[in-house]
Order: sequence, then structure tokens, then C-alpha cells
Amino acid sequence: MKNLKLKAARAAMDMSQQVLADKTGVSRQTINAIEKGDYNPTIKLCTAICKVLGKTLDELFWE
Amino acid sequence: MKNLKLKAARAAMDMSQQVLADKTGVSRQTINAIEKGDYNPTIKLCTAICKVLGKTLDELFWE
DNA sequence: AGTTAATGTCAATTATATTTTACATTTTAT
DNA sequence: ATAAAATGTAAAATATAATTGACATTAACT
Repeated sequence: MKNLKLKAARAAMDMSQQVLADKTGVSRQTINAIEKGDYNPTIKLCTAICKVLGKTLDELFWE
Repeated sequence: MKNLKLKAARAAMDMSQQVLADKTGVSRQTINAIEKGDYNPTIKLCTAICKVLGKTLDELFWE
């Protein structure tokens, strides 16, 4: 299942996958894969993404 | 950093680490390690733990 | 005291998240 | 129409989450 909430939050900040990757300290492919939804990031990375995008875990990663 | 919120939520349900491990499909050592705090579980496991304990990600895994 | 359930912890192995390199496709802008 | 940036995707390698088995300690109970 795609993570459209993440994709939308990133779009709302006008931030590319590459920039989000740099700010969270992971590769662009990792961000892409999380948005694509076919895997399972660590809570630490989810938290880092939330902080960069100004959202909480519940807002981006709760179903 | 220990996860005392998780430990407290489990205690509030009077549930052992072993039972929580069984209900979330991981080993007891994994639950113990998460409570001890010296690592970084996947979002999928965090979500499973939250559902068993009737809490949200923000309540148990947001700092 | 003695017994049992629960917890803390460690070493070795397995499963999988993440990286790296690379290329194709799509969007955005000129 | 063309170039550049952004995205989608894949295979191989690396880092680390999670398992297994084992043992010691602590808490709860009779």
C-alpha cells in the first residue's frame, strides 16, 4: 500500500525525494520505496521524516 | 533511551513481554530490547504493538 | 524456603532494511 | 523540441533488525 500521505506532505512543502533523503540522512531510493509502499522503514527514520515535514507519526504512518 | 511509555502501557494491560511478543508475532527478546531502548524497530512492528495495547504511534513512539 | 513466572542479557545466526550504482521514464521548464 | 530535473525501478552489497537458544536474576506465590 502506497503512502500517499507522505507523498502529499512532501509535495506540500515543495520538496524533492532527493532533498528529503538528504535531510533525513538516507538514500533517495529509500524515500521512493517508502512512498511506493512496498516496505517497512524503521521508527527512527519515520520520526526523522515526520520532523522534516512538520507532521507526527500518526499523521503520516498510521492507517 | 528506554521506552517507558511502552512498558507502562503493557503493565496497564497486565500483559507479559512474552504474551505481547506472541500477539505481535515477534520474539520476547525483541520486545525486551525495544523497552530497554537500545534499538530501532520497524514501523510495522510498532504499529502492531500499538494495536495490541490500544494506543497510537504518537502515544507510544513519539518523543 | 522453595517453586514458578517474568525479566534482563549475551553470542551466534537469519531475515530484511538500506546503500550503491545504474538506467529508463516522466515532469518541468526553457 | 530539447534539456534538465525528478521519479520509478532493479540487482548486488552492506548494515542492522529480529530470531534462537541459553543462562542468570528478580518478582510473585504457596
